[in-house]
Amino acid sequence: MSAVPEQGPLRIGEVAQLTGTTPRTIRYYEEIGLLPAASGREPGAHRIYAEGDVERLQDLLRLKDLLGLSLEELHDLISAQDARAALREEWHSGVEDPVRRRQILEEAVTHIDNQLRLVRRRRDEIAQLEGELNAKRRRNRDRMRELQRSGATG
Amino acid sequence: MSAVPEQGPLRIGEVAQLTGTTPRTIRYYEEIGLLPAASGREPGAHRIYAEGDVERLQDLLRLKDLLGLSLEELHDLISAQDARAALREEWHSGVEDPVRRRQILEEAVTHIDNQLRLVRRRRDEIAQLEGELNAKRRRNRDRMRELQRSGATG
DNA sequence: GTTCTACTTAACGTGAACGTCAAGAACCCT
DNA sequence: AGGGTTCTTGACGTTCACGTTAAGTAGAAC
Repeated sequence: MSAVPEQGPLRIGEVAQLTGTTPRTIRYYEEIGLLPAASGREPGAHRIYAEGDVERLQDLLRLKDLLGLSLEELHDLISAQDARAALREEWHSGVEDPVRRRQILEEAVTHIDNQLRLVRRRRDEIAQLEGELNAKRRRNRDRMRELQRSGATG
Repeated sequence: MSAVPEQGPLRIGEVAQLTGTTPRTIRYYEEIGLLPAASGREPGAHRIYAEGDVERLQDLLRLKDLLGLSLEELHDLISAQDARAALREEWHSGVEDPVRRRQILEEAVTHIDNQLRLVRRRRDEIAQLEGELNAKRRRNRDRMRELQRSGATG
């Protein structure tokens, strides 16, 4: 089904490589509550991750980078990271109540919409900047052509 | 001609307000060579700025923010800030040699193209992210509709 | 010419986001 | 079961991008 090789359980170093970060960063994110702290882990035991964790971390890093968010802002944005994880859990464990399922989906959509708002704003800001740079470029090229023209006569 | 009120010579505090930064930041940028250090200034004398300086600073801040550049990267990007200032100077002081003028313009265009490359890349990354978020959103909405449908029969 | 405010330099301080040891324990392999 | 690699926690260090404070000066306003 999936094109990426499912590697099953991963350790922190592999996750770091896959996401282009470092173990320290991952631990730090967990420390500040940006990443969940697998609840059943014995103290001193290795952290273990699944493919899904990698994707979520990649999403986080991308949001942080592309939106220029601080870790705190990022935390606010994806807030209820734990709550959301719980929701996903609840969803996948197959709650039967369709009303509840609908609630979960609505939460998720709201959440996505929050991100979309920020992304669209950024998109517009970038577009604005691009437009101005293109204008500058055109002005200069016009001047160059002007030079060419007046120079050709002399 | 211009819609903005030409205020003539500005002091650091005003420039800071106009650009939404602080005097400290402006001095810091000057310190690290990101902003030019008006050469004829007596030690201890106030820094003075023109409207053009404000715009250039705004451009810098925008590039930094929207592209997520460090001050060093920003420095590299607009490198030869001094050189460029000199070019502008030379241009406005009315050098006659059209070949020289053309050189100056070509430099400027190259420079703008460098910025455009980065901006476009960013634009694409943002677009990619936006696309994925929209896809996620659609998936969830589909699931909600699915719920609706199956729920309406029970 | 004083007065008041915004500026000057210099220096030290700060928060964010990790980096970098060190000592030891967990895991994988054979 | 032993050995090598990778991890664990804890603590301290570092870099970036300024903030803050202090002591004094410049410049605008009266």
